[in-house]
Amino acid sequence: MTSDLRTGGPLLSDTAFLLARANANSLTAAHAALGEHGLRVRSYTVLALAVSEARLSQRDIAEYLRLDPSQVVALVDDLQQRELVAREPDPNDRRAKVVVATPEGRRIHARAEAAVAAAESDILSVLDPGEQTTLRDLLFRLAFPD
Amino acid sequence: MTSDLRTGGPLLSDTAFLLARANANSLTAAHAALGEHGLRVRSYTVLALAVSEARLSQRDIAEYLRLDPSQVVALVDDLQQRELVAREPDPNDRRAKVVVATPEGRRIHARAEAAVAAAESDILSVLDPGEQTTLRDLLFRLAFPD
DNA sequence: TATTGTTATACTCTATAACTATA
DNA sequence: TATAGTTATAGAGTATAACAATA
Repeated sequence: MTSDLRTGGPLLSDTAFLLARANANSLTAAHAALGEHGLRVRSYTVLALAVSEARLSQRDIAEYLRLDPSQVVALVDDLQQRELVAREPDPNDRRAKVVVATPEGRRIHARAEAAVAAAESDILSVLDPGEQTTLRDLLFRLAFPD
Repeated sequence: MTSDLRTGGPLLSDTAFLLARANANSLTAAHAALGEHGLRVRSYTVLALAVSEARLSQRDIAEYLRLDPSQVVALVDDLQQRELVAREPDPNDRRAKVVVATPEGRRIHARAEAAVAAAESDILSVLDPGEQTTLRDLLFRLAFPD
């Protein structure tokens, strides 16, 4: 770049722009870390919810990940074909299907989680530990503003 | 959702996930604000750079916005057809094209910028002014880690 | 009537490779 | 040899509407 735009350049006072660019950096690192585990960010997050004890329906997953329910169908289809998750009937609502991880899904997730954590740690290393905690708190409030 | 996942739910300690979700909220608000101005987030940011005094080439814009140069071609094509920006030759490098806003481009940008600022202010209203400043500082360092 | 999962469709975004003209 | 812009293409992500089964 001709001049150094990092001091006073356009859009730099725009939090939304900084958020988008920081997220792009984060996504690139996460995809690189997940590639060798056969996952993408989307499928990794769905798998992570399936591993949790929350027993979420596809609708819950869609809301939590801010995805359209029809996208969750495709993501779960893929993970189910690879036998990493299963659809279980919800005894309280016969319309709903609870997405749970298989033992193999848990194994893949454990390895992928470690890789993602390492990549995230690397990305966040430009901040000291206290700043990392502050950032997580502030982002949580923007992520779940209700 | 069945239980309240906001306390101790899966992925909540994952800064990358919170960053992605906060960014999704921000993008939705920005798109809603830009719609009536005939812009999307991508075209708005390119227009904002064209309005600035930096006289950036398409390559500069690609780097700044973390886009592939071929995407910038399409974005500038669109803005140029609508006569909001023009491609000017760079006297120092005959390969490069500087992207500059037209007077109409500046007018559209000014209105769009106000709408985006209002939407951003709304999104950030869950944080107090000092927290907003802190967040911007931390995100800047993640956005431009060099 | 409203909601869950599903299918289908169209559109936007992303990633890659190749080409040309200039450096 | 390398870089700026361009074209082409395929794949991933997003948004919307409609439908059957169930609440």
